[in-house]
Amino acid sequence: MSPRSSDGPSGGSSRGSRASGRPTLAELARIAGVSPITASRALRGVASVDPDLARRVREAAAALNYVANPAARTLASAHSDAVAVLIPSLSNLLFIDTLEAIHDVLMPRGLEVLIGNFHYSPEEEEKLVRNYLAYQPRGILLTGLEQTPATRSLLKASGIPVVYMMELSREAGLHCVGFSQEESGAAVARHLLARGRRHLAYVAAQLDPRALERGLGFQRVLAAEREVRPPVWLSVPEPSSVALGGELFVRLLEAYPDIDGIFFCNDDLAQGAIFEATRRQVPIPGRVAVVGFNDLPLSAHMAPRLTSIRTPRAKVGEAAARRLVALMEGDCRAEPAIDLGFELVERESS
Amino acid sequence: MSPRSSDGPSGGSSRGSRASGRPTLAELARIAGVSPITASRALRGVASVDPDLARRVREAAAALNYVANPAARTLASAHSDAVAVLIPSLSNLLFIDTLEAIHDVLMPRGLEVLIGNFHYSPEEEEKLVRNYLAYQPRGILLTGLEQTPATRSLLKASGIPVVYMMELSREAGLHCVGFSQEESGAAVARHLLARGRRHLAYVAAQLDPRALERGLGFQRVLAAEREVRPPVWLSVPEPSSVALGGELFVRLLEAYPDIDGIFFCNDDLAQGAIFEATRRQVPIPGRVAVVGFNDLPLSAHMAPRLTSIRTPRAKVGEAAARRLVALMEGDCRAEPAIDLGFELVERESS
DNA sequence: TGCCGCCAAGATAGCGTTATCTTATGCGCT
DNA sequence: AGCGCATAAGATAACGCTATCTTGGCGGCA
Repeated sequence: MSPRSSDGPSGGSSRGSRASGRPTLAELARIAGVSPITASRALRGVASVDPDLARRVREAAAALNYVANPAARTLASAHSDAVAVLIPSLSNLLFIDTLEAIHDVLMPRGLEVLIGNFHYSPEEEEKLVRNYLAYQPRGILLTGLEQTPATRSLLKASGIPVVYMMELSREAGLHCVGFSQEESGAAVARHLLARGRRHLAYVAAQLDPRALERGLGFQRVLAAEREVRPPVWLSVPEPSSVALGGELFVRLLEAYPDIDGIFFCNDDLAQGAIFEATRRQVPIPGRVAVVGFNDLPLSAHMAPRLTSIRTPRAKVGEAAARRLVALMEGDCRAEPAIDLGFELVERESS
Repeated sequence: MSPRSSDGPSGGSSRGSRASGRPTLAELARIAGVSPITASRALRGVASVDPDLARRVREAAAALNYVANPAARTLASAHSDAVAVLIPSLSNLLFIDTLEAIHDVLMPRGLEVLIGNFHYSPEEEEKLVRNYLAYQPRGILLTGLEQTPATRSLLKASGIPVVYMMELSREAGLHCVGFSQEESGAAVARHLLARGRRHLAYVAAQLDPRALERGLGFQRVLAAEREVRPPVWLSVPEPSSVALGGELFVRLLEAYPDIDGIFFCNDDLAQGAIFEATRRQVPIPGRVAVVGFNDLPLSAHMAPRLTSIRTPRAKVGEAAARRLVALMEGDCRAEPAIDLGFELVERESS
């Protein structure tokens, strides 16, 4: 017998008197009149349990408001019901839309969503991956393809399904859901050229890998045109904001008075530029055309309405989560890369 | 001995061959040359461990990239390192700011943040609380004061610290961080009266408890004025959006042509109204004054700039998280209610 | 010099589940 | 009618950590 603890009147074990007060599987099983393992099987719906017993277990569970202890479950089964999602920023509306879609897919399936913010730093991402791996998640969703080698090998070693969001990889077997950032930049360039613009600029704040890709796509198309000079490239390290967009707009036009078309790396900057232009009575698109990226809700309502690239950010979250679920269930026949495309929404600002 | 498993060459136990590949505390302890329990104590910094042993343990942990298994830790200690945060909506920018501030306080302390979205439904909130309680969190952050009785008693029975955000309760001992929604509505009313407006309206979408409070505060102040009639109250069930704000603005002015001041329950609606007014050449504030709520980043940049109530949403998150940490550490001498106030930012739209 | 108390380190036994093995039960087949 | 096999339920032993109890060693005091 245990060296301590004669079974007291309360039947308590030696260990802190079950402070939680929640029923255990053993109690549930006793009430349902079955063994704990049968109760466990019944609740999980695994293996074949007599339908009558299963019903009794479910009824007892409902009566007791029984909820399994996830820690015990994870420890015993060597995997949790969590999915880790790493995003580079919480303050960027863009990722919130994605996050919400992910939630909507995963939570109804009883999966917990662990959110990590790596602030655009691959090193921080690595640290987060290391930590989340300790939770033995069922799957991981990552944003972008800029992982450190250590992150990649950690993930590979873990054997846990991973889906990459927002970019498309040419690497074989990498499950990714997104669209071509490079192509979207190219599309903007073609649009501005078609509108007769010849002196173009790319403006970005806190250049992340995807914004860079877009800028490169923009550049590529312009480089192919004989009578068009390469775009002015203005990029600052501060975080993006509406106010900053206005500032950069002014700074750019002062430095390069002949600019007649600007591609901002996101809508926040572009909106700020339009507000500032309105204030200074710079005609848009008369004097200069403005194009944003993301198509935030407000962009369609401004004056002038903002031309932008509509990104499928909610769809990315949904498709990535669905793919992850499929992988978790061992169902991975589908094409690894899912290209959700983008749409250039032409409005008054260009 | 165990009925199965002669200790094989790999030293493996019978159970699935340690698929995770991560080192256990026992391995770490062996390498550091101490007992597992000493390693555990050294890493947690509890009890007194010889500094030399502690150093050896830490070095071994670093060398192995050891990360403790949270499930085992939770199971053994009867509490996790998680904090549950329940918010009514993920798509509302407002709560994102709060959430980010919470993250910034809790994650550096090694606390995991579990996010639950209860979609403004107390029943769903109850379900989430029940589920999250199973995780044995160290603390819980709730939004608003509209819990079901069952939720309240679950929380009380759990003994886990709870902090309520966004509203102030007069209930004794309830830790809450926020500001007076009712007062903020009253402040808007006083502002519009001071500007000479006499025919006022309150416009809301998807009226949540806090928006209702604001409307009531608005009403209260107007009711106290002899020569002012009660405000027109326009409230629709659809979710709030910029486009809806424009629609409601038009609908309101058509039905009540003498309205000269509108308090929108949030900035999204107010922004939509201003855009629509600009489009229809309705002078603002000449024809009608517009006031929003939340002071979203864009409101300061529009034309006309939007008068709004600046809410301390990030500060609420930060203060609530800090208070929760204090409670978790048994330090609860402070005043339970923290009023962070609000600020009426007067701009061109009123 | 001997006894006691105190403190650091270790031994032990779970925490509440589930994986695995074992046992009982029944059924088809020869 | 007997045998083996499939199936369902239970017994057992972990999962990896920490709470608790136990032990050993040391210093202080009489």
